[in-house]
Amino acid sequence: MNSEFIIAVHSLVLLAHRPDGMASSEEIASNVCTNPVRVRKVMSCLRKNGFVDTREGSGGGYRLIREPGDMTLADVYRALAAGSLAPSWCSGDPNADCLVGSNMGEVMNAVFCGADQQLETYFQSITIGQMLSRLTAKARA
Amino acid sequence: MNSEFIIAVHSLVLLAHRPDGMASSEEIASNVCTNPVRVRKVMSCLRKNGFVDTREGSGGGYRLIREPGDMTLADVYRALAAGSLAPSWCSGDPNADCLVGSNMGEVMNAVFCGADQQLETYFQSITIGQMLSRLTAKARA
DNA sequence: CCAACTGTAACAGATATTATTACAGTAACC
DNA sequence: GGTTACTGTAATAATATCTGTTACAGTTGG
Repeated sequence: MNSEFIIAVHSLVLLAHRPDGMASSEEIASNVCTNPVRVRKVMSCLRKNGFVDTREGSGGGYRLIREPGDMTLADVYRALAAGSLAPSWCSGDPNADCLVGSNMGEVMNAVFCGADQQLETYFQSITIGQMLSRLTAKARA
Repeated sequence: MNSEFIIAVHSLVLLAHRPDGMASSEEIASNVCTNPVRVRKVMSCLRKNGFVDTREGSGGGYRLIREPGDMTLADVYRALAAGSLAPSWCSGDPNADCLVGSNMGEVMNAVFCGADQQLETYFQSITIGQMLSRLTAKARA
């Protein structure tokens, strides 16, 4: 799994937690524990996918433009981590003179596609708003 | 995802395809397209988990000792890739003075645990025998 | 104009993955 | 008993991926 997914989710939850729904890349980076450049790269992708709005220039930053309760982790997953389940490595060789070796790559691929969908279904059941609720629940405990 | 999982599944399917259920690490490696040492490492783990039997010495190799129809990908996943979903990287800092930053690591972890279980459930529905069937189906097509 | 931002690219450093080499141990077979 | 063909495992090297850093152009508010 891509760790950009984690950064994206964390950032969105942080924005949802802010009263005005805004934060700069530096603020986010400090909260996430990474560097601003990485955050900007991820946020840039979130902007292209309609999660946030960007304001460049002084006093700028990112602003959440979707309802926390309407954004699911599946939306985020699709935006920047879909298909990341299968390893880059692939077994077998299509030109092999063996039933198993020659077709395993394709069959394994189908298995991972299914797994990816399964994951997406699971992520669909968790919203950014719920993540925030879980955090506050932890904090109260 | 761990690519050893792929090697393990491929190897088990290959063994299941052999009339006598046997193959050496070199034969398997050549079919999988990797090196024998890597195969031996994976098979060593499969042996410890009761999937195969090992015969050292001349004419030796690995032999399947479970029914292909009874082994699911979930069994293999548990044996050598469980928990591999979450990235090594973890966001936030437990000591942060922020509701979000301080608890995100734990909450995210819970999310990935759930995802892992979801995956396992999916893999439970696919047996090594079915994988072999899919391969023969592809070959006939 | 200046200060505080985002957007990117290019590079460096760290970590993880895969392959290779080496060698001890074991079993069949002559 | 020696030779051959295997497994088991450690150590190392090569490669790829991931993460952090630096640099700088573009944008906007004051």
